[in-house]
Amino acid sequence: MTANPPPMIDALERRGHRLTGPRRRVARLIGGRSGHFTAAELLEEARAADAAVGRATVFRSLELFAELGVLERLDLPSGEHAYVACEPVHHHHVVCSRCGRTAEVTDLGLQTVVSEAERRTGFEIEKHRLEMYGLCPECQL
Amino acid sequence: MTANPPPMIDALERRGHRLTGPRRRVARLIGGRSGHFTAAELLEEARAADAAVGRATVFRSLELFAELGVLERLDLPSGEHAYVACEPVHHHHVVCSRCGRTAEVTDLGLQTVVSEAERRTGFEIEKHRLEMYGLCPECQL
DNA sequence: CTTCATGCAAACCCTTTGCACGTCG
DNA sequence: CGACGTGCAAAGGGTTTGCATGAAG
Repeated sequence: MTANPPPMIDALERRGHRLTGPRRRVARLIGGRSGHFTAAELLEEARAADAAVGRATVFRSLELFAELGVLERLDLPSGEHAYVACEPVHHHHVVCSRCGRTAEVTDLGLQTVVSEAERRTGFEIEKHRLEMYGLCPECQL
Repeated sequence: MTANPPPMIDALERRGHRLTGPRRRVARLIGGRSGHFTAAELLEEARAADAAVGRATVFRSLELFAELGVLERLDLPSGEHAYVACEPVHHHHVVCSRCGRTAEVTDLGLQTVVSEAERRTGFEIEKHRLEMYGLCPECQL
């Protein structure tokens, strides 16, 4: 296959953003995660890993990555905000309510559902967001 | 038809919560709304309507109503938290991105979509949440 | 009367901002 | 070198809490 530049780093380059040390560190930390995480967790982890990054920079990087489509902000049922790394295409998340692991799914046939909602309500639907919560394969054991 | 006790008040009684003045006022204010609203808006409106309720009580009431299933907390795409009054059954919301009006829809055939997601990811999905955003009939004009 | 709810203010997040300094390209 | 990014600390907004008072059942 082709060489594999880390997706976040790659996204920064492609869109003309500077490849700075702090951004690399944030990207690396995110890459090391399997599930969702909060800004606070990331900050804490950075501190612990001797990869300290200023609070403001963490928030700014998360925002930037989200804009670039390589990170998504989730709203957990608890009301907390969390982030997950993801592919920059339309998709939905399945989130494990026990361990936080996530999976992405696309093309589930949701278009039918959305059209049906339009028909019934008269709204012209522009965007939607589907989040599913449950137990991942491991946590079912 | 049958007499129509305001749904929030009714929900309080049925579950053994006290029917207090402040709760009635919050319920009345919510009832007077057509779309979603934030806690801050409600507080402001209460103040303006001489139906003042303490900040803490507003938050506590919103939380309680949400628990009772007659109110739902939404996460707008902007990241803001908002609430909408709703029926205590499983459903989804369609939110107007211009005026904030909302509509509820049920049984859109989402079960198929969820099953498909389970099949593909191996997760055991327990809950899901679908929110749709677009223009309501009036705002399309 | 007893238990539950209220109100206030302070405490607590979490997130954003202003600004001087550092650094990528 | 010049624009862009960083870090700090302070500001800001939203939400929660402790506690004494007040009302509901």
